[in-house]
Amino acid sequence: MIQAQLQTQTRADEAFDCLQTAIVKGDLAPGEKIGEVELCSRLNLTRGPLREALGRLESRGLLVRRPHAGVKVVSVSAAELLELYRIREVMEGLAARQAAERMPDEEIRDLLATLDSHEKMIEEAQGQAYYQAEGDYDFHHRIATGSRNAKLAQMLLGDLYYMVRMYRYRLSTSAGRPHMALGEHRRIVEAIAQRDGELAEFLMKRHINAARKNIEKKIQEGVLTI
Amino acid sequence: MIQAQLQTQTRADEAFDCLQTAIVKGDLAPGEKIGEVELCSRLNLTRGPLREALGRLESRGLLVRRPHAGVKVVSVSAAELLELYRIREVMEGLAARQAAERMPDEEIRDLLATLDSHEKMIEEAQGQAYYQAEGDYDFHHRIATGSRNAKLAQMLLGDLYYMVRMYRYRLSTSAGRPHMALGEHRRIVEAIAQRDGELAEFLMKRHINAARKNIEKKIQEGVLTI
DNA sequence: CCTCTCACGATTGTCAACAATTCGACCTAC
DNA sequence: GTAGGTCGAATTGTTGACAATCGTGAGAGG
Repeated sequence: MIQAQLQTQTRADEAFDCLQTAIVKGDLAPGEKIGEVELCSRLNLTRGPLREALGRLESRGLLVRRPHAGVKVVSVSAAELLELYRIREVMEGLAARQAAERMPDEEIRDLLATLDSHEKMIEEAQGQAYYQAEGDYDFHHRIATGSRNAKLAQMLLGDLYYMVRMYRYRLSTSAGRPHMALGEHRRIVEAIAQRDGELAEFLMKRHINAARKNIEKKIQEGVLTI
Repeated sequence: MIQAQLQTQTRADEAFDCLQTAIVKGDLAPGEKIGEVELCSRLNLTRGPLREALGRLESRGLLVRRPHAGVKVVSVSAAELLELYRIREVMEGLAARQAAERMPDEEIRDLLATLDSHEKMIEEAQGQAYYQAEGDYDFHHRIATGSRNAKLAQMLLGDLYYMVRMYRYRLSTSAGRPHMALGEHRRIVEAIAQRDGELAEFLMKRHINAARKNIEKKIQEGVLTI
């Protein structure tokens, strides 16, 4: 069944996913110029589908492309990372509010259970940053889809998160605010469970704002240089 | 000079722009299935660049594509249009706030002058909806770029506005709130000129919220059926 | 010694043909 | 008469070769 799903996926889609994760994980360094033929041999396909994938990646802002000059991975400054968090603040605030209005009870229960398991994992793994980052990603992912706003979810999941994760991987998952973030997550979900959209939006905005300030502080301290 | 600009533009870009405007203007009806070979003959190019353009359009959400089944123009419901306005509310609110912090004085003066000329145009043309829509588009465009937030501007100008304009054209430019919107625009710019980001954000959010409610009302009245 | 020009190489953009898959129509069976 | 299956054609996905363009290096001139 899952094979059929993969089978219907075209090779351009495959290349798109592969390159996207490669960029996010940092396997392709930002600013790195990549040749098409080299990628073709590495991904086992020809330049037709590859160019289609490159076009889609460019459209999403992960690549920059100059005609006849080649494509290179987008290189973003620290200032731009902070700008991304400003956008996240308002968009995820909206997502939280709409999730409070529309998220089914079952999904909320699931989300709470996931928070519990994440909490256990983190306590057992003693601040294993990986689980924290993964849990954080999962949480925001669910809120976005829970908003039942298709375009909003698409913009968050398809555009912003990939760029944010790109930095996350590079900065070794920022690794700040160990389980403080989890408490904030829990309160946001509680507000959603109580169908208090205004509160959920406020808490989410504050949550992301805190994360942004944390990054800002680290940059000023010189810990993070991008 | 502009020729050189066009010359460096590749044929895929050309096709992309052409199709985008065609979709926005409604020349390609939503839900319409389009064949690749027909488009090729109409745009005078081969399927290689065309497919690249189609991929980019799909990535932006203007087309939906099922493998081996062809592409069709996205068809959106009235509910989804309202969701777009919810997103615009928070994102353009942020844009207004950041514009108040960063927009150069010269740009603000220019914007004010543009508002004046638009006001004259509208009074002379007695509610020619075209100028109103054009002026509205211009206004929001300038605020987005004025925010000096590259990603925010990209998302607004590259994603949301095209979808909104798609509806605008179809609904004969909604044609509501004749120069009431212009007054709201002026007050927003005044807040930006006074560098009052909080007020600018509030006014912008209210402005878009009013537009959304106006559309919502018309839909309920049955004037607009999408 | 520096700078400008020109040509070469490499890479990208484009094209036309081949293979794979889906949609529709027709036919058969119940 | 309807439901199911099968076959064919049209459309999409993919491939490899051709043409256009840019970056780089060498060479000549100042």
